[in-house]
Amino acid sequence: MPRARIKDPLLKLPGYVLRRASAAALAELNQRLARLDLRHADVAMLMLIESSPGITQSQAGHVLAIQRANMVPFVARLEGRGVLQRRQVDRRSQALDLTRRGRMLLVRARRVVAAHEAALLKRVPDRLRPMVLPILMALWNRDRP
Amino acid sequence: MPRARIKDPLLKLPGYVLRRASAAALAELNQRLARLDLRHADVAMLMLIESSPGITQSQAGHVLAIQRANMVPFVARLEGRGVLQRRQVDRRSQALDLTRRGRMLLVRARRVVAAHEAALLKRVPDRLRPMVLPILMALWNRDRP
DNA sequence: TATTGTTATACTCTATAACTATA
DNA sequence: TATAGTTATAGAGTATAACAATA
Repeated sequence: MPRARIKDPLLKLPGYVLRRASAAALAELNQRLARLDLRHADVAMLMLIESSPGITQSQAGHVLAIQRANMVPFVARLEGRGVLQRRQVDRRSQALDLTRRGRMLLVRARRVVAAHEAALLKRVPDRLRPMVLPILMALWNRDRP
Repeated sequence: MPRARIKDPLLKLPGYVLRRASAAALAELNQRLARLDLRHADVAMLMLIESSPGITQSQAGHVLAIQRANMVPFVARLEGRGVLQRRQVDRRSQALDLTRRGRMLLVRARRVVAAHEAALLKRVPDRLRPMVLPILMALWNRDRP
């Protein structure tokens, strides 16, 4: 039982609340995904490959904001698990595709993600809900650095 | 120059966009703070101590969601830098206060944060701007786990 | 010359377990 | 018995530099 309530002066800062909201949501999603032995980044990768079969490793890294160097062990882990396979497109590029196992796993993962996203949105009052995605996209501002 | 545009299937997911927006904003803030040799968490700590002088180390960790074990080197670094000081409140609790140097640094840091927050909000269309904080607070949902 | 994948490495952040000394 | 601080350690995630092979 907390003794004295402490005022948090950071709650007025959208940037701070953005970070805390993101961290909380991410932790929650990872917990939900744990029973599939997946992390949020794994599912993002699977969804991207399903959407763009044959996408190259570097293209995928670019979309997901994962650097080339970090893609190597990441992709290797998923390949070693048998959920994706690499295919030589030319002699330096690797095309990525889901395996049957990957597609089956993605079906289950997508349900978990959908439940998570629904839970997130449900916290927002009905009136504000349509503004969630537009506001987050605007805050992201992924063009201008 | 990108060859073929790749559709990102994750852009419809608030949770994903939340994460990307947070990561981008955080990187930007840390860049802005670099000239003061500060990280975002440092400023959060300074602002919290200024708001609640004498807050204990464990209370601060609780508010900032930093675990006790991780508070130790964190606080030690700031203390070693002379921006905060620890004071024994009883024989197990440490009260934290800003030093003069800490207060002076915070004045400058606050300006950087304010510029950052303003830049964030400016990306959001006027009509949506008043909903930013309410929506982020709702998404955070810091009560229910 | 620029790009792709790769290796190696380092740094930050976060998480866990165990210990001590206090309240 | 629960709490505050500490130590040690491990794991993510991310960042940089350099290299080979190829477009």
